[in-house]
Amino acid sequence: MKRQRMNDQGGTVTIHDVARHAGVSSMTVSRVINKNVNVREPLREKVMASIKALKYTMNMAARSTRAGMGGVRIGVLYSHPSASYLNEIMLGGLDQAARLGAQLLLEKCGGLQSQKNAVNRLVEAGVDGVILPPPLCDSAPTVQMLTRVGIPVLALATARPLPEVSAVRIDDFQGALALTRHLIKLGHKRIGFIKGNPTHTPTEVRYEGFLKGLSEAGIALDEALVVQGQFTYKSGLETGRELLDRKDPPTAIFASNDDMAAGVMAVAHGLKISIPEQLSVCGFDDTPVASTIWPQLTTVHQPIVAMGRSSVSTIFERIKELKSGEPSRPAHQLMKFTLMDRDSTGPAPE
Amino acid sequence: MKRQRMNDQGGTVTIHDVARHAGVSSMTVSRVINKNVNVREPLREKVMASIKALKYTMNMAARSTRAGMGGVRIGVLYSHPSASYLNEIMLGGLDQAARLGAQLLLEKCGGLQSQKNAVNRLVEAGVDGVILPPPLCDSAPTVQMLTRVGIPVLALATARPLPEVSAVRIDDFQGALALTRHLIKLGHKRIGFIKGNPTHTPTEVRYEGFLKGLSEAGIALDEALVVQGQFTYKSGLETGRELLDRKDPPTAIFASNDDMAAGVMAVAHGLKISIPEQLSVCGFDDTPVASTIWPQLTTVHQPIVAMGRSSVSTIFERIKELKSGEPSRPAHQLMKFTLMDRDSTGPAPE
DNA sequence: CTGAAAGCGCTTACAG
DNA sequence: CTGAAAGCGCTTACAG
Repeated sequence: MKRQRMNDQGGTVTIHDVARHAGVSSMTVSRVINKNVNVREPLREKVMASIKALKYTMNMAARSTRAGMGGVRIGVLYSHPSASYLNEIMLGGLDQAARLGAQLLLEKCGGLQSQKNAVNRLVEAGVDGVILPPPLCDSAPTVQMLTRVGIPVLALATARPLPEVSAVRIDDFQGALALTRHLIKLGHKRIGFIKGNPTHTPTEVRYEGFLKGLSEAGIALDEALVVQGQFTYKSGLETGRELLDRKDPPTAIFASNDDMAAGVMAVAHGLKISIPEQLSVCGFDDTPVASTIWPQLTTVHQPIVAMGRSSVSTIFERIKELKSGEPSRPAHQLMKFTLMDRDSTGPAPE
Repeated sequence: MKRQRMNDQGGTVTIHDVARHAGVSSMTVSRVINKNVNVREPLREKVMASIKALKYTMNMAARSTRAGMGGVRIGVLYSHPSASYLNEIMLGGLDQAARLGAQLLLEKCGGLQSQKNAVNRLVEAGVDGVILPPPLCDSAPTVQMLTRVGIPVLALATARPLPEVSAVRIDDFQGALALTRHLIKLGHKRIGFIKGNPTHTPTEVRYEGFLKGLSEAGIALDEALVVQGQFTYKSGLETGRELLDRKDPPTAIFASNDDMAAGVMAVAHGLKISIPEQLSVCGFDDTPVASTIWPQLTTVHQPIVAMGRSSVSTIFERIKELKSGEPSRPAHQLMKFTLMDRDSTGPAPE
């Protein structure tokens, strides 16, 4: 009913209750909690036992006051991400923020002027750092505006990380390569490719991975099967129709993200082309739509929840270093992707 | 660059800096900040001036320690909402949480067992209250699990609020009625209706609004044009095809939410039926997909961001009352909806 | 490696 | 109506 358990007096269980229970000083408890090395094993164990017995949980607010890390505020600024993508980020991000006692502020923006306003709002709100999910992770103006006022930035899921900006991402090239190999192994030779929005860095990198997959299998690129999408459902609809209306349609379509793949599948449904018997479709990202649509989509899974979590802790560390005047460098973290082999891909038709 | 501005010593501006600047005690500053009545106008003005001059902002973490309101934690538990819907909720909710110095915890779940686990995780994490976005807002088991352990619940966007549970919502009946009137005014008489998931409360209520619209215009209900959807894109695809494959298809389709409307439009595209010339389509909710798809969707706008904000402050008040032992009753708030007349609806064809 | 003291920024409870 | 004192739960900095 209350967050912290009650002690004998009916109050919240504090570090001091634990100390009394374990027969040590509060400082020792504090050290144990903070995984400080300077505590001998027997003491540490006693303290851990008392923590369990009393069901102690730390009061983050109290820690914040003293630690100077007082209420770190981290902004999450987004423009037009995949909605579900953002949810997953927040799922991991909020969890990590709660652990660290940090506040997350969501801010939305559109065009360039709107980006400026949003940055100003964040600065006014006093954020100590900002996470930029795609596509804003690749917006040079936004990164610069923030950097110029001394706010550290983290680019989430950019495909071309900058050395001077922290980043958390997967290897888009290897992901696209793995997907292409998968299609080729299924016997597909005429593979359509739908590129994403040209201003997003994953667009080119995923395409490069696709090209690599073709060339290593000795398949010549048919440029007529490469079409320009925008990462949107609508562009999937349009380019899907373009590809499928051909007299010699491809047997497989690699859409650079799930939303476009969903658009392709809608067109195929409309044309009564059965998936995967007559056409294989794959996407990229493994957003919830991938397992919502029918048949479920073969795609590359980005560990988005974990990436959200990691983004928060990475930028938190950076903020801490900056505040305490320690030397601090942007951090770069590469996460593992997974090829999700589901029902939208199958052997190439005869 | 730092959240709080610097004082002369280069430290953070505190209540004491303001007090010194204004020539009063820190207590008076505290009273002004907290809008306590017991401060005379001249003093209050002096303090307000100093706050502005020094750009003071309160350290929420510090307040929390002493105020007993220590780090209120509010859970947001969701299962399968529209992803973008959830984003909007978080947009408003996080903003309000930051103002109040509360932590928001996002938790995701699926089936009933998974709901139990999620509730346990939230209880373990020590939440003081839980917001339930749709469809969980109508899950009796979840509400009960929470209520039983004494955690106050807020049902967000339920169509049938319970007296014993707080709620923030719009009037789904009036919304559906407004949309139906709109279609009828455009000359439509054969209107298809796609119901939503039967376990969600808005499903029936929106249908009732639709029926009311027909009856007040003296149009007889053609039950063959009422089909059962699930609020999913996929069900929009299926029911849309069902409706449009008829020899006497409707001239307008009222889908109970935007996702299903998007599905209907995809089918129409596939069938080369032009919207709105040959077919009018409308949705409900005005999630981002409504203005992303083409043509843009006529729908009922729920002020979701504001509802997220309101949910947080409403449950926060409730938590505060409960903690301080004040008498407390569930609060109910009705928000205004807006009919968004966009490009997916037009005059009925001859 | 362990602990006693002082303090983080704010508020409660007590005086005037 | 205003203020001086004590304390929230934790950590920093200083001793041993």
